[in-house]
Amino acid sequence: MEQTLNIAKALADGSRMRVIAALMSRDELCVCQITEMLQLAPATVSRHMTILQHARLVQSRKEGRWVFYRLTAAFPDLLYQWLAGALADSAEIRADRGRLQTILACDPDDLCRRQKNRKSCRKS
Amino acid sequence: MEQTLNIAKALADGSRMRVIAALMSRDELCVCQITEMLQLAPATVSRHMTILQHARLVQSRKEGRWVFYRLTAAFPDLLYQWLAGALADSAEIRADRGRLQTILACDPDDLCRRQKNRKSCRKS
DNA sequence: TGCATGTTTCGCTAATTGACGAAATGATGG
DNA sequence: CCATCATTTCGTCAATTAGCGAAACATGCA
Repeated sequence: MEQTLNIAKALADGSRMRVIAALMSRDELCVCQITEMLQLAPATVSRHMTILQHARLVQSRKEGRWVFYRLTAAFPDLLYQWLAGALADSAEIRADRGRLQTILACDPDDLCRRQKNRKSCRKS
Repeated sequence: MEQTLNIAKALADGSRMRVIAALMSRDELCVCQITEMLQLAPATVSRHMTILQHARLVQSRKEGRWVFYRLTAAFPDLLYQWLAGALADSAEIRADRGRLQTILACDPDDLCRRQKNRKSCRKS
């Protein structure tokens, strides 16, 4: 039960569920992009990603200074399908998807600079 | 997302996950039987069942002094299947199933008296 | 009606968890 | 090396939550 419970706990938070939903439509996201999407402190996002990773729902890949996260191949298929259906008509998730499109249009370099200037990147 | 999150939160607790697993093998259980299985105070069990009910995972039926709980018809099918598979080889869940067999062999009347005598019912 | 009994609600305490800032880590590029 | 920058770890605080006992509620029975 331990592992199943870890998965349920990992999903039992709005921010983490939004991340999972985002990774279901965009197969890879950088920490700074997730941070921008959630509008949380980087430290908080890092903590959330660690919890998701410990539940084996996501895995990380390092590229230079950036860390990219994606869903694991071990992501339970039936769970994935349930989430896909249950979150399909969620306004929040749809809004995130829209915002992600804008976020992904920015240079990662520019995007990450947002934390200093405290402003979002502008479209394209 | 709200409702999906409620479900995840409802499952994000060991006791509540054990109840769901139990209701997947025995389609109806009385509060006193669940209390016996979990070895928790009746007040605590009641609270857990309210949370599961609010997530629309279980529903209650009153019969005399007893309240029976069962999974709802609206229980998401894919979620059910994932849980069934994921919990199939859980030692704790199997142990609960074994203990339930003993519990269900008792008269509900006798069973509920356990709280006063502080002893379990003996087999058949 | 009055009592016994199963369940729920209430009030409280202890443990868990999400959030942040500051400092540590690790990699890039002068 | 040294400075910079993205990310993580650590320490702390506030909010949430599981647990219990006591009291309230509801049902069945004498």
